[in-house]
Amino acid sequence: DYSTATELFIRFNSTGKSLNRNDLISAELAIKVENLVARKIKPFATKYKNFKFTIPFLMQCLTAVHTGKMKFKRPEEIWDGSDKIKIYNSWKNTAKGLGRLIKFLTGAVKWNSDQWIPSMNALIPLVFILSNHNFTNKEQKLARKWLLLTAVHAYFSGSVHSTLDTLLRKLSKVNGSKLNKLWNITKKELPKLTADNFETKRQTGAVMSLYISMLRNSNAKDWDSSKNPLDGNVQGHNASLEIHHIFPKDILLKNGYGYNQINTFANYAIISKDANLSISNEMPKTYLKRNNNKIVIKKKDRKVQCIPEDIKIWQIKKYKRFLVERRQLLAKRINEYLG
DNA sequence: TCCCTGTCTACAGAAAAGAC
DNA sequence: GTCTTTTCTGTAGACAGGGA
Repeated sequence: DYSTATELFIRFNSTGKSLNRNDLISAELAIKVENLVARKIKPFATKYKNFKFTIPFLMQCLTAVHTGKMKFKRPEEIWDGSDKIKIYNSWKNTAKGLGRLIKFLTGAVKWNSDQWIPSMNALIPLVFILSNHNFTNKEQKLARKWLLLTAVHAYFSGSVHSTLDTLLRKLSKVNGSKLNKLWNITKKELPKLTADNFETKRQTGAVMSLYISMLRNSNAKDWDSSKNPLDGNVQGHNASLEIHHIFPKDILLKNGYGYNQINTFANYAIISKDANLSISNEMPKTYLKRNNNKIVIKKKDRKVQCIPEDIKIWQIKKYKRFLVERRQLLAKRINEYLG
């Protein structure tokens, strides 16, 4: 009866973790199609070694593919009027879309693990498109641009469900290229990057993920004599990649600069631990031009990491000027990369 | 011995997710 | 669309591994 049901509800919700929307969708699905969640969806969460998915994320992808929408009055509405076979087919297409997504992320975007994904929500429209169409070469570049710009501009924050719902409903109506449609309806809010976008101090997140993608796509090489690629796949003694401060922290501190100026994206470069240790607290004015057994930084290597070529600003007195010029270079290079 | 990086922790603030 | 809650990230300072 109602009183028992209510009491159960209150006890569950007060003593344990309260159920959210995705738990309810999942529960509804488990009742509607037995074994799909347990035998297909849960194992898929750990199918790819470097890309772990959560069940709520997979449920949202399935919801998007199955209905072309994201907002519902009642969770059970998602599966209303669908038989088991139809839902199974939707999952099959979702899994196909996710597989293509991994290929896109590791191939075109050059993210070798999920650590670089700034927002999982941005992946949902891509899975929706990929569930019944694979990207052409040209589309891969547009999808990459869209994904990286949505991250930097924080397109998916706030009311994500409403945003996704609006996008999915519009995409569902399109017969031709859904990706072109996605770009056209969002491009106003995804302008080209400016130097201001690189004022961040964060070492992880949207801007770093974008920088990593650009570096790897440009075949960036390490700054030590090994000249290994900076793709994150080199293993071994001191091979791990580190965030190098182009102007050393120690010297900047001694010269009166605060942490806000020291830890800023324009002072970061990505190199191996080995190269970083070799440089230690040396000033860019000497090590950037060095070419000996240990450190070999050719003009090409500096260019990839957007280091301004004007030697005059590689000294402590010109640090602020260096930051301004590198931010401009970063914006220019990355806009070129995105196309 | 110096200084680079990382780790750890509590805390504050930023960003993302959720609620209305 | 706006406000609130949750989660994530950077900070400081001590310590460790490692190159010079």
